[in-house]
Amino acid sequence: MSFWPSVAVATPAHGGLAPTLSYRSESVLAPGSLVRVPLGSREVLGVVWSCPDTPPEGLDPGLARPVAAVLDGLPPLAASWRQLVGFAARYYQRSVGEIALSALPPALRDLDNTRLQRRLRRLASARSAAGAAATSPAAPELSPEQAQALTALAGAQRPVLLHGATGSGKTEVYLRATERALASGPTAQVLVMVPEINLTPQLEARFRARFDTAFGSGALVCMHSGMTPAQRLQAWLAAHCGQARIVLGTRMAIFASLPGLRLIVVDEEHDPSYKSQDGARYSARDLAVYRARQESEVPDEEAGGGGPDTAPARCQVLLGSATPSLESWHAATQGRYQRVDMPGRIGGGGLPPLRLVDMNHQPKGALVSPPLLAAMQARIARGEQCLILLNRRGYAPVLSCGACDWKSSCPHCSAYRVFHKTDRTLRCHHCGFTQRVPRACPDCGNLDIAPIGRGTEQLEEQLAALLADVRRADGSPARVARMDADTTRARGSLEAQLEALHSGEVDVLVGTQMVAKGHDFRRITLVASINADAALFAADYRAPERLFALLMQAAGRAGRDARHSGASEMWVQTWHPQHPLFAALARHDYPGFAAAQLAERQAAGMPPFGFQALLRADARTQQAAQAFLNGAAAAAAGLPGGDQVTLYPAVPLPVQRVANVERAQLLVESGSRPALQRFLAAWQPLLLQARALPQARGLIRFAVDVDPLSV
DNA sequence: AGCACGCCGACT
DNA sequence: GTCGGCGTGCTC
Repeated sequence: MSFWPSVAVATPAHGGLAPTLSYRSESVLAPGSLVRVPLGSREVLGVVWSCPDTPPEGLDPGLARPVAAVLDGLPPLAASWRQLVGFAARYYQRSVGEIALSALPPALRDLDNTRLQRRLRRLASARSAAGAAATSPAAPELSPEQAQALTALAGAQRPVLLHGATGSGKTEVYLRATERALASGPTAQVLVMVPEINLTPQLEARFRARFDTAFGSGALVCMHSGMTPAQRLQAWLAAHCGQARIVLGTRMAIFASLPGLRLIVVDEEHDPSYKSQDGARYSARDLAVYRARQESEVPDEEAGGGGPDTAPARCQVLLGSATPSLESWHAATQGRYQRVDMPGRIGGGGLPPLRLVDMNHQPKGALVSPPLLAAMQARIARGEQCLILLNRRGYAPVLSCGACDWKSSCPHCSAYRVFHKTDRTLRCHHCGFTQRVPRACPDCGNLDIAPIGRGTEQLEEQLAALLADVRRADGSPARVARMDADTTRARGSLEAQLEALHSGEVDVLVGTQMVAKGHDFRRITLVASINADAALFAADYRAPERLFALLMQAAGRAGRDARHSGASEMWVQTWHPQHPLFAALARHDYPGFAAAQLAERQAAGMPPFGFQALLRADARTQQAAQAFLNGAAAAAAGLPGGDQVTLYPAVPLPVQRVANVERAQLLVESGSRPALQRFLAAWQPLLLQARALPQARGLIRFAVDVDPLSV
């Protein structure tokens, strides 16, 4: 008897290929089994999606090639995992194979069966060794707010949105929620997600301190792109086989195989990093909500069927943030999510007051205004630290000739190359093209070429000069350091810089937004944002939301140490001090800010009141990109859902050309998510036809971005 | 996406 | 005379 397994393999979304490919097998294969199958001239890894005993319709049975091998010893991927992958594929307009295979560790592809068996045996023996059930180290006493949050979570049937001020002790809530979820059964698992790799080490340390004694160090694994292939394989196997009880990772971890999943924590849930910007453009936060609901719906065989309707969800999801995304906030106001507030800070300190500097009344050309400088000097003299934010790397965003109109344009992109003084280079932040700074203007030979605008390097330099005469409490000169993507690129340098800060070697830290995120700077009592105004009037309608989140988060860096918190300050230099965003910020009033933003969004039919998708095209010429998009738009007439969908004209991206590739996009909007989904599904095959148009010759690739973060 | 096949310029 | 450029097309 023959079977005809349909197998998901890593074929692209827009290849025009069937969603899964049918093969032949002499024995039945459980759905979720991992197999190796021939594909063209190579052999690839695949996931069995179904295994009918009749050949599929529309395929000549003689064409189906036999399955080459089954990876035995591995339990099949669970139905709930396949359902998650299937949903993500449908929702984000990709193939199941692409999602499924990108969720598996690449090392699994080229692992022969003997090595796999050896790894599985090692894993099994580690499990039995960790069975000793020691007591956990004493946890700190909960604040009333934390206790209340945990009580709410304990009975929650819906996603819980934990709106907690920076320093309110959200991490302790995550730890207790994890502890409780793990206690619910010997196979229970917890997924904890953070937006950035940088933030995993400190959270990992907190979780290890709490759980390693009781569960063994193998019970916690990390998943992020910074790990070696072997580490990723090991972590994936440990999670898949149930050995790992806690998985801590970045957005990719949302697709981890977790057969005992009982809790998903999404820390800093508003962070844009949860939205993937390449390949399948999924939102790990949104998928976390889907996954938790879906895990709760799967009938629980062990428990003998579903419990009463009032029982808490079997798998819960906890979204935490001091400044939730407007999507999540809106869901909470509608009652789809349950909101829990933790406004107070542990230790009772308040959030630092806001000092707005009206730059209209400051000396012209001053990067750091006199009152801010004076405040910094006073802090340094008292032995306290300052954090100064400027969201622009390098010395100056552009170099310009004083005699002709030469500017440091990138030859490959429609953007300027940034002047980096440290290594005397012009660097394109889009394509990476780097050259040494020319001694004279390349066009006219004039020696007077000057930087325009300011970046972190220049701020660091100027502050060092401005603070040269300032003495610290011990009489030594003040020290300024810089922390951005350039100074933390080398392995271990982030840790070294954080250590220098903690030990008090540094008085003033200059940095981009990366320093505002998550790091625990105990001795910083003054945080300042030098130039935040760009975001106030940006074309991107989400810019105010991001600015508010950044400034709130930055303010939270100040005075986490209760000894200093009373005297901490947040400074913002602006040309528009009357802007309502700052009024809300001064009150630390996220709810007020969110309400105002949501009212604007509702009036304009923007998310979360309307739903969007982008069709994006990369091509050799802008004309080809737009011809493809316009062809796709023309083909969309009369599609299902189309009467509820608006297509906008194709436009070039704000940075039109990157690495000699022209980019354009087309916005699709609808008041109905299901209508948008129906439309996109029906549109997909027509996109392949638009690609074949003669005017679209030169098209390199295209992609659909559902729920885009910037339009 | 890979990886083939296929048709035109600078080398042993 | 070949090696190799990447344009086009196929993969159960």
